[in-house]
Amino acid sequence: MARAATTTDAFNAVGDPTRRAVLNKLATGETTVKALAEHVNCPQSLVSKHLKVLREVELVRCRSVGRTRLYRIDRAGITPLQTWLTELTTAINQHYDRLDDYIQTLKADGDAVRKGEPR
Amino acid sequence: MARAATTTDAFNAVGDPTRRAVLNKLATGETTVKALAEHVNCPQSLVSKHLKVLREVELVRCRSVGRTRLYRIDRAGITPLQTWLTELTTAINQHYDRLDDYIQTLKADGDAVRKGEPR
DNA sequence: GAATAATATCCCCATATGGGCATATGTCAA
DNA sequence: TTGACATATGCCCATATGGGGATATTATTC
Repeated sequence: MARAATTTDAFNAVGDPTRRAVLNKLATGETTVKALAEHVNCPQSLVSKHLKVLREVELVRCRSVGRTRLYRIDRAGITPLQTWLTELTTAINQHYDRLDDYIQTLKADGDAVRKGEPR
Repeated sequence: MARAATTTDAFNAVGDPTRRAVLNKLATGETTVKALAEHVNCPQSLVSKHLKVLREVELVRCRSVGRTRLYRIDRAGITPLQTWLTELTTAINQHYDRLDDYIQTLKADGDAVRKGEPR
């Protein structure tokens, strides 16, 4: 075995900074590949690749207009992300106390100092 | 250049399915490495590595108890994820019409049928 | 049809990294 | 001190994949 193939889910797709930048740009409206490339400041061919990944994960969609392709956000693909995050935080709030974080921080600091651990 | 090093941000950390599983489990409370390994069904050594990644990104924290280590969620690390997602969807809602998705779907389907494209 | 523009692909490279395995490190109990 | 248990690390491998450059593909215009 080796590194697992992960580019098949939205979470991994969003893991790449460049792709997040692309999404941020697209969030402001339909855009051209060229425009995206300029905005993200990287070669067009690379942007096309990132767009392909985003398409496969359905975070993005596109339509042809002349010899141009207008890319846009596909809301459907974003839902899973929101859902997971929401459920995660819900579970957390349900199982962790409010003061927990604060207490843990103090505790961790104290321990670190006492034992000379790096923080 | 080559593949960019990305394991330095929470987004990438969450990109891995196993790590998400670990987070899901931890969301229900402090847990032992061993327990996590059993829950996620993968070797302890691997879980330790994933935990290390999650720690570096501050999605997780731990404290020693005897010869055991209790891992817990670190809420602070989750905030960036929520923030980005929220801002993204906010921007989208601000720039995309409600009917857009529906219209685009119809359009895409029609075009595909017309041109014999795969969908 | 030829030339040009916009994208997508293909090929190649470098490396990050998920996973497996053995071992080191640390802690507690007898 | 020795032994057992819990974790973390180091080493190695296989591969996914980000990035670069050139080329194929498709559409537009003259």
